[in-house]
Amino acid sequence: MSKLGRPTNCAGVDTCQRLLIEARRSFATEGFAATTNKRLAQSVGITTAAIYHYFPSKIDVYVAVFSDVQDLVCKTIEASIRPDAQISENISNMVDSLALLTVREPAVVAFVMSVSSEAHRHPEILKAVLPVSGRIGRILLQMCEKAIERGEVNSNVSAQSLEDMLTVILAGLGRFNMVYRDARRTSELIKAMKLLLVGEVFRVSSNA
Amino acid sequence: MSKLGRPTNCAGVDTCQRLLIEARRSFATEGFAATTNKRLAQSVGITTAAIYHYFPSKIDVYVAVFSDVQDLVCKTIEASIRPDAQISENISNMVDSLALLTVREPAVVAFVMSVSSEAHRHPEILKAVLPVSGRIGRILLQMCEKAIERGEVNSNVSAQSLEDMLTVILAGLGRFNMVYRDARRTSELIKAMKLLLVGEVFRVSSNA
Amino acid sequence: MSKLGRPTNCAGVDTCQRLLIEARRSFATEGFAATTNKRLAQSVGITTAAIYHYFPSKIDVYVAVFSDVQDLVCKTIEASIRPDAQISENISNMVDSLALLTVREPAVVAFVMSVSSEAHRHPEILKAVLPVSGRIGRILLQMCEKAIERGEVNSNVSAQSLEDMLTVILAGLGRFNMVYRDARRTSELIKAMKLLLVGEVFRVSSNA
Amino acid sequence: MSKLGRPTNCAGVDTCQRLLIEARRSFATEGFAATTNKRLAQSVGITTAAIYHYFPSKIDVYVAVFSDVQDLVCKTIEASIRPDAQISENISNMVDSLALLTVREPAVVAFVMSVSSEAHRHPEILKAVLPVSGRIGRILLQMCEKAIERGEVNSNVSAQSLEDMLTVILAGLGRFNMVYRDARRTSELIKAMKLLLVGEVFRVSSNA
DNA sequence: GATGAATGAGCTTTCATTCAT
DNA sequence: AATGAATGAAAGCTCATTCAT
Repeated sequence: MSKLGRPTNCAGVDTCQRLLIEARRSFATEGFAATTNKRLAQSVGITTAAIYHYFPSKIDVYVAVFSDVQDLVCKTIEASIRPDAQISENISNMVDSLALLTVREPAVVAFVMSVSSEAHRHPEILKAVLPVSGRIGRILLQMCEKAIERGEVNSNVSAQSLEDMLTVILAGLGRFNMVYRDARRTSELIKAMKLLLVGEVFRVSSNA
Repeated sequence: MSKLGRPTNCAGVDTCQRLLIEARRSFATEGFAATTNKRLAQSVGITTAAIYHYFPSKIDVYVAVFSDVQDLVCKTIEASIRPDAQISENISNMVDSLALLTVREPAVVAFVMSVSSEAHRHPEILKAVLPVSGRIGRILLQMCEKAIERGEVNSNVSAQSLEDMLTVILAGLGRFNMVYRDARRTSELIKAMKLLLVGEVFRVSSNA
Repeated sequence: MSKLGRPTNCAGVDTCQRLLIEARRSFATEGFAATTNKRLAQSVGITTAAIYHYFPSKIDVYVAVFSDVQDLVCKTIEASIRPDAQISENISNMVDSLALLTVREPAVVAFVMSVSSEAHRHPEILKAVLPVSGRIGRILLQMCEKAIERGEVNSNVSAQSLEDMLTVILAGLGRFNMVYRDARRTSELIKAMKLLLVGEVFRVSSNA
Repeated sequence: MSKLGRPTNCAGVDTCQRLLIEARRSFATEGFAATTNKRLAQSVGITTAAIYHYFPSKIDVYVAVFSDVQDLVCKTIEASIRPDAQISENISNMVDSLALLTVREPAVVAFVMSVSSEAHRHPEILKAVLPVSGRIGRILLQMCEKAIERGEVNSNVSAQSLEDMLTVILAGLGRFNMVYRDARRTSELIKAMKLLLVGEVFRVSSNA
């Protein structure tokens, strides 16, 4: 339906930027369907018709936001890991970075969390988002493969499973942060999760 | 003036049940907003007006579904844990039970996963659902407290954090199951998650 | 569409009566359109379907109420006037009687006041009510004609105009009672109206 | 996907005015409830959605009409009375002006007459209309008070009662004009009413 | 005598979108 | 670059009415 991403030559750059920021926030918190052009326009201080000056349709606004957000998250993740570091250390840093991002840019994380269900609900989103999605997964998978090569991981666990495990934990944490917005509780939780990763949470009784 | 009114053939009793089942499925997969009375009615084989014979509003249909689903999930969880068993064993069983439930009744799990965001999006849902929610959390918390009393848990981890950790893992798994509907991948993932719980995934090198 | 008036052989006489009373009240205060079968039935303690046991349609309920009410008002008016009394005395008594009726049976007067506009709004009501309406007018006209015969009235005023004048005053008073439900204010007003009838309100200055 | 949106030919500016005129007429003759957005829009030559471009809800259309109409009636009344004239003369002129208005703008008078019952039927109308209502009453009351100061009125009649009396007569006349749309009959009636005001209708026999 | 289940029509309102200016 | 006026479609909901039981 469109050239992906932000329109290249938008003169009112400022307006366009504000539109994207507001759309990100609204798509993330209200959802795609509940985000109406009217409210979006009002928040930015323009009319609904003006939106169509920048994007050919509501879907295209969504896709543009998606590109921005994916970029940001990928960069955050990439900046938090070192190829030559141990995976447990990398995971620990990733969790911290993403937790920080959740605090600084709640809309970004919330948006990412919502993409999969929105894509399922609105086929046009799926179609538009599919070709550019999966970047985050690829980063994680690469990291897992390296760790396995280096023998840092139980050999019964495949790279795929390991990546899935990370996905589960990161997604679970993301969801948690959005549902309970409680900094102290979150930081305690993260401490516990790190203990879990190094196997120091449960003391299995010897007679088990 | 003459063809209106009740049709000659109308099944009768279980319409309400079919309505609830169909609503559960649709609320879970399409979301509250995208579930229209019309499609709902068509799926059940009635008209939109007939819905209002059973429920005073769309929100009330949602709340009724919520009650049913919460009941089912709570019973499933409760049936999978034994008060006197070790927590690691209980968690393991819970994960299996919920994975099974996801396969047998995908709509139930999907619905539960979606409640929090729907509640955030639609204040009326929040208002209606709040007073009866939190049952699952209480069950988990109780289990965690018992485990701590028995000394099965690292003393640096509070009951609250432990419960949050379980929430994160279960929610993450639930989400995973919904996004990637792949039985083999899921079963491998669950195996890996169980290894994680007993601290046997990562081999932290001693020189770290 | 129907045999006018109350159905002759309604077994649940009690229910039917309560239905008519409640309908009178609701038609009068809420209006025909805003009076729904559902609320009507609820007020009487039956289901909407049961209404159709007594009356073939909503319009027929209205017509039945109309018959009852017209009867009551006509009897009240007739009881308040004496053929051989002076018209000014008769008017005075009529005003008092109707004021009393307004207090005792507000719904009756309110209903009468609303008939004309309802008839205009709903052609079916007009059609059903027209043939039996006009009774009140005929009573007033007769009274006016007698007064003129007896020379009690300024000869520049026709019987028709006199009747219209009475209609205006009675309707205006009825409306007033319904809008401002204030007994003291009403009784003062009626006193003033009686003074008006005998020409003792305004003192026209002689130099006019 | 392509024929939607604004049509090529659309008149533009005065749509709102035409909407208000048509709404006034329909609210007055059909009533608020019976005036549907659809018919209203059709009369004006637009779609129902376009109404919401000008007013946020049906109630707001009503309130806008009310403002307009109240203005017009107040101006008409004020233009027909002179502060220094005798009250009987002012009343006479008022009656004539309003009768003329009824002929020229039947919808205006009909609307005014209906406001009180509509307000009673629809609480939202009451809430919206209350703060700006009562202007007409204040004008009448002021006139009555002045007349009493000047000694033009029987001292047994309070200003309030006098105002109520005028209200009754004017409302009764307004109603009459709407029910029987008959110019000749109305003009005769008005003549008779004027005689009534100067006490020249009934000849009370001295031996009574 | 009365109910429960159901209907078709219609209501107010919202939405994404269009297009002349 | 942006607006105001307008649209077709569709949503949630209500209503008078029907009919088997």
